[in-house]
Amino acid sequence: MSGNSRLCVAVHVLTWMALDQRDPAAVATSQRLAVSVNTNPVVIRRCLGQLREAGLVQSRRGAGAGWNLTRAPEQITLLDVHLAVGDDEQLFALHHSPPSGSCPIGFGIQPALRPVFGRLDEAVRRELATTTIADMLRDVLAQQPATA
Amino acid sequence: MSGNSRLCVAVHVLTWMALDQRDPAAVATSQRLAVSVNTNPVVIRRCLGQLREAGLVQSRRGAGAGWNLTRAPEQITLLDVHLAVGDDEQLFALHHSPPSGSCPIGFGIQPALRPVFGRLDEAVRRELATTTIADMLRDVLAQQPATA
DNA sequence: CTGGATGTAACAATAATTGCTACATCTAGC
DNA sequence: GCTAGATGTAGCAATTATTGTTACATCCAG
Repeated sequence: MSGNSRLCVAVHVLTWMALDQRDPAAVATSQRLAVSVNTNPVVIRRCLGQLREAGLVQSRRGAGAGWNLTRAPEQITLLDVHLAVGDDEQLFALHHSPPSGSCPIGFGIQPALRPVFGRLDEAVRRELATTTIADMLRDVLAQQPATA
Repeated sequence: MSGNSRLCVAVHVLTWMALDQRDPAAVATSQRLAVSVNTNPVVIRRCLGQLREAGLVQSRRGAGAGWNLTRAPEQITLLDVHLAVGDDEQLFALHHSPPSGSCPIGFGIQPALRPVFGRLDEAVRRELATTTIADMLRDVLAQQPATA
């Protein structure tokens, strides 16, 4: 394992829902999503819970319930997803235990590094904002093998 | 703990060495560096070992030994450091277990996601390349309290 | 030859992520 | 109302990465 796969799973789920909702009779459940993602339904519900808190999806409870996108796929960027799944911690961590304040470098390194790391985070956010779930759905469908 | 702090520690160490080597008589040892970073000398040696493999520093063994930069601080970018410390794995991970190949989304999501994640990595690398150890040293020294 | 440094293996502690079970809760439809 | 079927969520185990630490082999200036 290396980093986390929350963004990957969330994008998978949203793209799946974007395709699924083209059929008005279709119902997106955590069970069906779990089969596509190849994981446990609870993992999907955890993920969808975060997306719901961010306002990207809605859930209905009770029998025959399921999930819906609250916006058009064109209006959901990967930055929205990224922020929703709480990957918003800094990309690179500072020191675990604070460096020596009595050394010039130890004293100034964190304040000097912070804006650099901030620019890195911003670069990632800028890039994430350029892709939407609609883009993802188009690219995913373009991967399909010829049905001949 | 969240991500790793290897880049932070490596930049700290290199910036320290850049300042230290202004005094020709100074010797950079893992012990002295560990005090500034506030960690164990072995952690520093591990870090310096990666920087040496990347050709950024040299080590001398034996008594009175220590470490040297192999280039001017102006010629070491944070991208060099990033690559040296092996943080080069993808920023965001793909699925742990491969998604369902019999679902259109499961089939195409990884190929569609890969170039997106590649662009993210590239955005980070581009940003990292804009800062050098010399920049860091200047900014660190600018943080010092007035010596009045 | 010896002191002092690097080089490195091995291990413990901590934390994050993921997958899983179990169960409470809700509601459409009978 | 009841019930089937779904969400909501607590809690735990397994895996992994990171960091810190001890211990010891190795090297070399003096």
